[in-house]
Formats: sequence, structure tokens, C-alpha cells
Amino acid sequence: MSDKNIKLTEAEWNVMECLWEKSPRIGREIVVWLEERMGWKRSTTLTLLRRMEEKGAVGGETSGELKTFYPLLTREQAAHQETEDFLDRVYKGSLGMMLSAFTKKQNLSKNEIEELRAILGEAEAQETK
Amino acid sequence: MSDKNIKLTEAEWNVMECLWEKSPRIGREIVVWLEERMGWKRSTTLTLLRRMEEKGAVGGETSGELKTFYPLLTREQAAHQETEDFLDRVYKGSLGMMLSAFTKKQNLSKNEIEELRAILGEAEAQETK
DNA sequence: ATAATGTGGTTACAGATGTAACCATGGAGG
DNA sequence: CCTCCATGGTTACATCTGTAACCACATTAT
Repeated sequence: MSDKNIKLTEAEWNVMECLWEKSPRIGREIVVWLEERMGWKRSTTLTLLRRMEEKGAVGGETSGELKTFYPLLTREQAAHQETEDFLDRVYKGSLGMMLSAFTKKQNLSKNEIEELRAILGEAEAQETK
Repeated sequence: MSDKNIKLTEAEWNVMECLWEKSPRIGREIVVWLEERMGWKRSTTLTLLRRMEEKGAVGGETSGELKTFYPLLTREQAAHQETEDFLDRVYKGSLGMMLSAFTKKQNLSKNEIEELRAILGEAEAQETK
């Protein structure tokens, strides 16, 4: 509910990714999921889950035998937090500086540029002020 | 010269920031600089410098008495690396997704949007293909 | 000559992170 | 009943990070 400044580590992002894809999920499901794409051992995943539960990033519900886990922050919340930190650290908080640097490195295709324009258009439409 | 995947930590970014602002710089200068804005103790800075030298992020030149330090990567290189990691982790590598999410959270001012448009314009002009 | 300084280096240590082995418990099969 | 397996939990440990005390050496002021 509240988006406390929960900071996810690299590894934790993967766990969240799994839970965002679908949740709640039972432990085993998560273990398998992460074993397949990350090659993690069972206990690795379980440990991560525990830590994240402590952190308040995921919640756990033990109904009967099994335990299900679910995310306590949305992808949007996590991304938002991460984006702020990133922009501050690398581009002094400036989105423009970021975009500028980015386009200078990888030149975007015409389509990509159009896509970005479209997004800006929407943003403009939604202007509050 | 080469942009090996050198990953800077939060703290290290500050050291680089100092060296990017001006370099080469003698140890003391860096110490003072970081003491002022970060409140770091002398040894903290010196340790960071040593680690970064090992990492290959900064170089050191001992001419006579004093030793000067200078960055071995440009701000652009570092930012580029960081940006890639960030986009991959948080937005599956999609700049569009990033921009979209961003604008949905903080609505940009008209000026900011214009600025971004301008940047896109430049990018377009510079199209290679 | 000797103590105080300034300069850079080395060691230390707590907390975070990635990764995993090992532990405990309740059922499923024999 | 007794063993084995699935399920989740706990402990462990090497690295990495942030932060700093402490060390050694040359130069300067007394």
C-alpha cells in the first residue's frame, strides 16, 4: 500500500519479476521459475524471499500446508524509486540530460523516435498545469 | 581508453565527479573536495581512490613528492554503462517504457517537454540510417 | 636533533549482497 | 510403523561497500 523507500537489489529484482508476472505464487513455483532463468539453487531463492519479506517487499500467507508469496509493491512503484536514484546519481536528476546522452550513444531508429514523440504527446495532453 | 565494464558504486561516483570537474588533482584537493560536500574523512577518500585505482577507474601519477589522480573513464562512458544496466534491469531495456513510466508519475512542464522534443529532433537529424 | 605536520598507504570492521549447504517437519508409499 | 521426499526455514560464508582508525615517511619549524 505505501511505497516506503524499499530498495531492491539486482538479485531481488528477479524475484519481483516473477511475482509481478503472476501472484500469489507458492514457494516451489518461484523456485522453479528462478531456477530456470537464473540457475539459482532452491535455498538461494528461499533466502531471498525471506529477506524480502523482512524488508516488506513481498508478503507471505501460510494457508494450511503451503505458503504463498505476493509482491507488496507494484512494478511501477519499484521502477519509480529506482529511476529517481538513477537519474540523480548519473544525470544530476535531469531526464533531458539522460535522453541526450543516450541518443548520442545509440542512435535511435526513426520508429523509436516516433514512439518517444508519441509518449511526449500523451504527457502533454495530460498536463495538469 | 577502453570502456571495460567498470561499475562504479554510489560512493565512487562522487570521487569521479570530483575528478571529472577538474583533473589531474592531487590527493589533498580531492580529500578537501569530498570532505566539504560529502563530509568524508581523509582516509575514506584515500581508500576509495586506492580501490578505484585497482579497478582501473582512476589512474595515479607520482611525480616527485606528490601524487596526482585522474579519471580513466569519461563521464559519458560511465553514464552509458550505468544507463544500460539500469534500463535492462528496470525497464527491460526499453527507453520508451522508461519515458512512459516517468511521465506518468511526474508530469513534466511544458518547457521540459519541449526540451525533450528538441533532443529528439537532434537525434533524428543525426540519423545514420 | 627533535617534535609537529602534511602526504599517501594499509588494516579494520560492520553491514549489505549473492549464493548455497544444511535442518526440521508433515505426509506419501511400502 | 518406518523411510523418503517435498516444503519451507536457518545458518554460513565469501565479496563488496561504506567508513575510518592507524601506520610510515619526508619536510619543516623549534
